[in-house]
Amino acid sequence: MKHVTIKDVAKKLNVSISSVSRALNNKPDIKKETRELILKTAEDMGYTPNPIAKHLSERKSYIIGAVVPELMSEYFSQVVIALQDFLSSNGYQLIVMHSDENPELELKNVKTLIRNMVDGLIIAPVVGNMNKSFYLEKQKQDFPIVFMSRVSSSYPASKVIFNNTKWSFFATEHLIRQNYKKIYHLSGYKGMSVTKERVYGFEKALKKHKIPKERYKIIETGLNAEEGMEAIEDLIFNHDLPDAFFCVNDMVALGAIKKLKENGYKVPEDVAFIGFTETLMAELVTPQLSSVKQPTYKMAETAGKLLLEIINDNTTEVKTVVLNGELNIRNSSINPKSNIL
Amino acid sequence: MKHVTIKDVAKKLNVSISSVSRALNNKPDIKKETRELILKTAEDMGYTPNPIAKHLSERKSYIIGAVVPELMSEYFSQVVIALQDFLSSNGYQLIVMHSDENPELELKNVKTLIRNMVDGLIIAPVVGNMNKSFYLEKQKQDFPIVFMSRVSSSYPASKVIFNNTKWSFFATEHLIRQNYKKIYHLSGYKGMSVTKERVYGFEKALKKHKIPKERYKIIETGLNAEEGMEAIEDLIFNHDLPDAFFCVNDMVALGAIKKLKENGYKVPEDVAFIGFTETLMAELVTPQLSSVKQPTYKMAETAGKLLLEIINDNTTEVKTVVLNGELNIRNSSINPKSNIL
DNA sequence: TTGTAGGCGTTATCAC
DNA sequence: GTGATAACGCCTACAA
Repeated sequence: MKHVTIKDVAKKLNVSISSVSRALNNKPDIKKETRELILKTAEDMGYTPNPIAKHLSERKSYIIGAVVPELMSEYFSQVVIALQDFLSSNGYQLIVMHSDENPELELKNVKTLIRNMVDGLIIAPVVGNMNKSFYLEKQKQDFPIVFMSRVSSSYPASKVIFNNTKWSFFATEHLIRQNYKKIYHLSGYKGMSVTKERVYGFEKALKKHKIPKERYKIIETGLNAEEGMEAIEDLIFNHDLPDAFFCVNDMVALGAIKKLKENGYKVPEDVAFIGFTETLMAELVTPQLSSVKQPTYKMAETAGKLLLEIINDNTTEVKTVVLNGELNIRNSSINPKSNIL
Repeated sequence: MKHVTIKDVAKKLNVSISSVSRALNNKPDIKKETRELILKTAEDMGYTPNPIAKHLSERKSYIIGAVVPELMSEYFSQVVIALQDFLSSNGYQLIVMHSDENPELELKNVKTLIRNMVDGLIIAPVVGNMNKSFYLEKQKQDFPIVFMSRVSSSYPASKVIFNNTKWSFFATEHLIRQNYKKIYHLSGYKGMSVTKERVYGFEKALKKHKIPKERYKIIETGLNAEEGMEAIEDLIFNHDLPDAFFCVNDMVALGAIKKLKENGYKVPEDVAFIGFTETLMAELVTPQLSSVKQPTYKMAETAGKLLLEIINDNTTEVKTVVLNGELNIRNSSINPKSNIL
């Protein structure tokens, strides 16, 4: 029942505590035989180190704090779970808090985490990254922070982000190549860096293929299915439906598709769709939803690695990792009228 | 930068460390004025307690371990996130591991967690609860364990479970009342307690309404969409389709629906569906999927509460909490041919 | 009511 | 090579 400590091992062998500690930590200044004897008896006695004591002694909590905007979506919940996984297999623990897209709550959470002596922070900031100045201050004080996902490539801090522009370009170009003539983009919140980047990729593809202004539109939405539905309602009301949509995420796409179906439209015959940040749902709906898959595990693992590097190697070097995804074409964006095979 | 400690506060006020400790912990044996003075200066100096030192001194890690069978599904990822949330707002942390439905891995994880000195465990065991004897042993040693979700109501330990029988009964009865004549159940793995309970509720409803054996069937499946699809393939091949399915979960239902649609069947006109353990998807697919909603936050919160009670009050009383859900009827199980309004 | 001293389990800095 | 000993920050008898 009671945990055996190095003291117990020391007593049993009539050696000092320090020798046991040395043996256990593979320190050089100890005789081979004593080390092996100590290791063996420690093993036999069922000794396991007490992490808390270690942490106190090392003045490290081995706890990482993470703040994400929300935890309802498949994306962030998977990222967080992956982060847990990565950190715990590296001897760290994770405390997650979510800011509910609210900058004040985000700041409060970050402060709580710092108060709880986390060794570092991983942050996916809310729309607009409102707490920038606080973070810059902390970074200046050499507090380890890594940003994730919701931050632009120019942001002056270590970060891991997704190449939104590139993949939004590909997604849009795919629609163009499918011969869709009028393409609308349901964009998410204007203030979000990811929105800006995806809009940029969208426009870049249109420009490349010389699509005139009358043939595309960017419509600001939220990030949930309801907001996809609302956008469609408006467009139907205004008799302004395109023949293809590129959506900021799968939820918005699915909401939009649902509303169109309810109104008697067919997907992709009447209106085609491509989503983003692929969810499990993409393959289960009819028609299957084309989407851009983002690597959740990779995102978490990279952010974790960057942070642990900062913590352990005491680097101040700012590193930016840009992740790639994959474009998964499914039936929702295949033009039956197109000649392309 | 450097954290201020009780020592610093004590030095500043020329009082002893113990007085500061007493004041901070609202102990009785201290003069009001000194307490207030101490509290005020501590506040002013920006003192925050070092949890690690506290934990070491109290011989408690304030860490809870959780082992769940998987983390890919919406259900368990939400439960785990809710657990995190509940525990951290009660001063505890959570380490989650998943067993991938593998009993050996489950045991290994549990042992790892115990070695890391968690104060207690929350376990959703794999199919068949293969590590029962190990857990019973631990419980006998007064190690705090609470079970969750994957365990039968007779299991001799504190637990929080869902009333599968009851809600499977309701789901089935709903199909019967919709005048569906032939009803099949895609059941999940036979060995799972939840499967058994849901099968029991299914049969109970059939019995109550005197449905003869020829008009129902129980088909063992897995828990994923693929397995729902496979089941349907077999049934189509054997020309053995019922007019309604009750499925062990939404994923199986969605897979099955997809396969049926691909083969030209209409839902619910040709075949009706009701799922279980409702997911976000239920409202987004066409037709919307009827399902039984299970409370994820409540499940986590209750399990957390039970465990903290055991840890803090040193109760040995075995408590079982049975949670209820709600039956959400949507279009996938509304019989257009039925006369019921 | 307050202070002293020892302990929680480790690590690390000294001597020897 | 090895063993005392202090320190990490906090709690708690016990003594004053």
